[in-house]
Amino acid sequence: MASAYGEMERKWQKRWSDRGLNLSDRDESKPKFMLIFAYPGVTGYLHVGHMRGFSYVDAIGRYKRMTGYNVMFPVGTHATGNGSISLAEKIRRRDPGTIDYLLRNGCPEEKVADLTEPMDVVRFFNDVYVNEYWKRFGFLADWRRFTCTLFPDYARFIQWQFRKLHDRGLLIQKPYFAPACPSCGPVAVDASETDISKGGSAETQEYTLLKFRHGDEFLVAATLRPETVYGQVCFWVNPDVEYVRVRVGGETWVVSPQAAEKLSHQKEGVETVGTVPGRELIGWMCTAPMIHRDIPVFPARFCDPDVGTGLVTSVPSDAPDDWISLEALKSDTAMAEEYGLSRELIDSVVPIPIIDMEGYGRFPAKDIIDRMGITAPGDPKLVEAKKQVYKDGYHMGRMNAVCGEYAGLKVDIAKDRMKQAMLDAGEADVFYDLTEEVVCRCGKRVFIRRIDDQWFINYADKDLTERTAEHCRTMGIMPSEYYNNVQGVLSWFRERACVRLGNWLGTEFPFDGKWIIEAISDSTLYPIYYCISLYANDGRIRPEQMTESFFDHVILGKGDRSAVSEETGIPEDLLGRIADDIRYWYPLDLNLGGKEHMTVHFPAFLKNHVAILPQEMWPRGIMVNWYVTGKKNKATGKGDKISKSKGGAQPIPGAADTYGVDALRLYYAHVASPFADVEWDEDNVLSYRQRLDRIQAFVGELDAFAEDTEPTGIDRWLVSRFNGHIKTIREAMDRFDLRMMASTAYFEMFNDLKWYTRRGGRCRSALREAYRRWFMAMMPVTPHTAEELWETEGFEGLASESLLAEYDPELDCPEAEYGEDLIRYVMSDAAQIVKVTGIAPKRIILYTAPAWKRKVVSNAADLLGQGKLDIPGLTKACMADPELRSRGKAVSDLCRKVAGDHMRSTEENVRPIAETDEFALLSSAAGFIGDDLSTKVEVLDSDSEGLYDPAGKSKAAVPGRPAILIE
RNA sequence: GCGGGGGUAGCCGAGUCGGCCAAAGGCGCGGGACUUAAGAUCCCGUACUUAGUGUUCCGUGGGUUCGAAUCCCUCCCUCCGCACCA
Repeated sequence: MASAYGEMERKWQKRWSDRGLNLSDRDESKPKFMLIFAYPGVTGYLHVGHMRGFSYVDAIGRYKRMTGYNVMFPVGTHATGNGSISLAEKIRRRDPGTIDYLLRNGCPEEKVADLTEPMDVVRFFNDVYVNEYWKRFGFLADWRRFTCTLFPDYARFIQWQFRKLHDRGLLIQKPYFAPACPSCGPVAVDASETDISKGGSAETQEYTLLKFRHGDEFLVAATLRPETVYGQVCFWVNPDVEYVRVRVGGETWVVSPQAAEKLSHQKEGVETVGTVPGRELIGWMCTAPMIHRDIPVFPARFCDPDVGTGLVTSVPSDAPDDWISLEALKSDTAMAEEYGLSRELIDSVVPIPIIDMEGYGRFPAKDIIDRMGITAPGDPKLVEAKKQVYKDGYHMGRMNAVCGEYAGLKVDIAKDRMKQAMLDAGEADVFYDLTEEVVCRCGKRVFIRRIDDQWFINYADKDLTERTAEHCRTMGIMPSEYYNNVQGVLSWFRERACVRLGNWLGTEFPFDGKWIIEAISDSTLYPIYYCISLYANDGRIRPEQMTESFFDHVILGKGDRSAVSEETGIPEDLLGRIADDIRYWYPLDLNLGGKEHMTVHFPAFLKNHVAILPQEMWPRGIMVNWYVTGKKNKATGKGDKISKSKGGAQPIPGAADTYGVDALRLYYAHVASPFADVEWDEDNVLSYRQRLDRIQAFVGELDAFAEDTEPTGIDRWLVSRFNGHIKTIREAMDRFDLRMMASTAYFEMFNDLKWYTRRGGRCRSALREAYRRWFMAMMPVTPHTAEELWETEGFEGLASESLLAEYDPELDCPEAEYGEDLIRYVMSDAAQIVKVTGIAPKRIILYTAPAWKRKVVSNAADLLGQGKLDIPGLTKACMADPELRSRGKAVSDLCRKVAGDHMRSTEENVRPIAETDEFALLSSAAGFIGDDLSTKVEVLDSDSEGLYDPAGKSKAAVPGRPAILIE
């Protein structure tokens, strides 16, 4: 059964490929549409969640194709970085987890042994992505244009891009502090832990180093709260730590050995010149920065030599650790004696309140300690206490009167100013550290290292930002929340380090070969390269021919063609052809990417286009898609990664075999708005599979009893409905609203056909018209199924190659649609009465409204046509009619009701209510309605002579709402 | 903290420039048809109430309005981003 889908799918994929439907070549006679999904990083196997966005792109491309566009849908992969290096490395040393992972995902065992070189890994996965994912899903992508960021020709393009950025003055150099491994160079510290083996959640923190003078040397403390210096009363040293003396810029600093090593990566000429036991420092007096008071050095074991400098300035008023440690020291006479500290000295140290904030007293640290019930140093709750009091102080606090010129300032402002003042005075320095231990893949500890000549792309450039922001207002950006938000993102986007050192795969930086262009910076302008990759891939141009003047010429239209041809050896007509291609295909009409791209890729993508290309080549559209997540974790309430145990992690080809790719594609398109995460749920996928199966089976059943009859009312209804659906679908797809489109094609249209058959419809020609529209409507999302149906029903050619029917106002038949609505309405009402009363009906009588009531509704429609329906107006109009006037109050009552009901309706909607011959309609449907309700139905005209009306129901009859008597 | 998104019936999810909204659609569930039976499929129903009605209702509490899921304010809860990670 599994392979049945696969066989059918491959059959159609071959047909499409044989017809070259996926190929995109310039055709000036057609409008073009170019779209991509942001190419995925080559990080290993993908899971079913990744196919969501990819499938959207194929569906949109297919829709565009069937509405007359020449579509280019190219694909590629992003392999820059060290992912494949570390994967190859793990395979080389036969890491069991990695091997198991490969085999589990269907990597042939004999292949595993070959994947020991990074580029082999990249090539392997490029092949997997293209063949096992994208082709398997039936994408009509132009495979000839495939490119990868590690291809030599791609590198030439990236180098050109950087030359242009340089020309525009957007490349700048300045010092930078980055996590780096001493032997592997810079590493990425993030949750994915691509580069590292430990510490993915670590953050880089900026500390202020405070220098406390003691004689001709300095005790150096690191703090995150430089604004609290006015509250310093003593200084903590861990008596058990052997500190070191280091020479830094002509000064001698005392810090922990770990800190000395970290400093050596961030400062020039850091040299260890001796050691000093912490115990020895205790009892010293040192001069605090900013306040220039002498404060004593006390022992405290909470000083971790691996955090900051291992030395801590003590601000008991605002630091819970400091408060509790000082309390402990004051009450511990044994400790004082051990370190030879006099009672007077200890007692002389008194906390100084420095920050006022709501919800706290003079000493916030004490308050939080009391509140949390902390009684001794070393309590694990101190971590939380510290966080809370820091946070509150930073956002709500104000410096009080003791803080000199900073008194009255808000803490967040005072912090920057005081830090700057101390830096200017040489009393402080800056220092970067990671919040937790980070270990490189190679096993070495990662430190923050200063890089002096780091290159940045200056995305903060004001002119660039403004022009980009302005352009974004003209773009189609979805969802609309992002359309608005992108403005903020663009101005928030700052200089970005664009090159890195170390063992990385990527393009060599054109201005200094020691640098490799990093992963984000080489994936911003690339869509335009798909216009060129075609010619690089088929060998017509070689990488070395892709010079600066080549790109300048074909992309920017610069230079003399014959001169460029001369220089590059590329024939003039080929240069012309490439230039024409670019002019034809660009700009990019749609770039679709996951939500992770909103703050990084998309702004960079936009700004690079604006910076380098002329305005007419700037992108036209962006669409963001959300994720398919694993089942919600009950404990955390969060969606976990799709995991193997839940089924979602099964390899993509496996899922395709099980459900068929069309079921998956339909699932992605319909299960939720693209702008919301969905939980992966196999039952959902299965229900879409069943729906497709049902649709196919249903078409077969219809064929069995279709007849060559003349079209009747119900046929007009079907044609009208499907014509309307085409309109809905076209409008939806013009907004890329796949969900609305799928809702219409797989639910509405299907339900209509079911209703059609229930009502006795069986006209072959009407069905054929409906089919043509229906199968085309299914083509973008479930192309294989659509083709299958298309062929079965004997339509010409391929559905994927055909044009979608136009919406034709001539085919609209509001009367027919209203008539069916009325029948359904009557059935539902009658059924409800039966249910409510609980009587088993022997007979149901429907009374249609008398002619005079129709006249009232007709008058209402007239008034709506004139755009002014209201109760007095309608009453007046009706009273002008002598026949109506003669009915007096009954008419005015009805006018009130009718006007009230339809005041906000339209003439087109109300007109059929007045004009439908309810008696004829319901009489013809009486048998059908009766069958449905398992009883006999009679229709009586309220106007008829000698009307049978024992319950007096007929007077309740109103146009659009026949009275019902159940006996 | 800053910035952004949300809280709708058993569940998922439409709807949000105020009114035909008791609130689409799907799933689930209940009933019926079909069937030897199960499954699938097809109909109908699925807040409470009721001869087709009425009542309550769209996180909480207020407000504006003839009228609010939709507008304003309070509060609670929740998710996402805050960077060199694509």
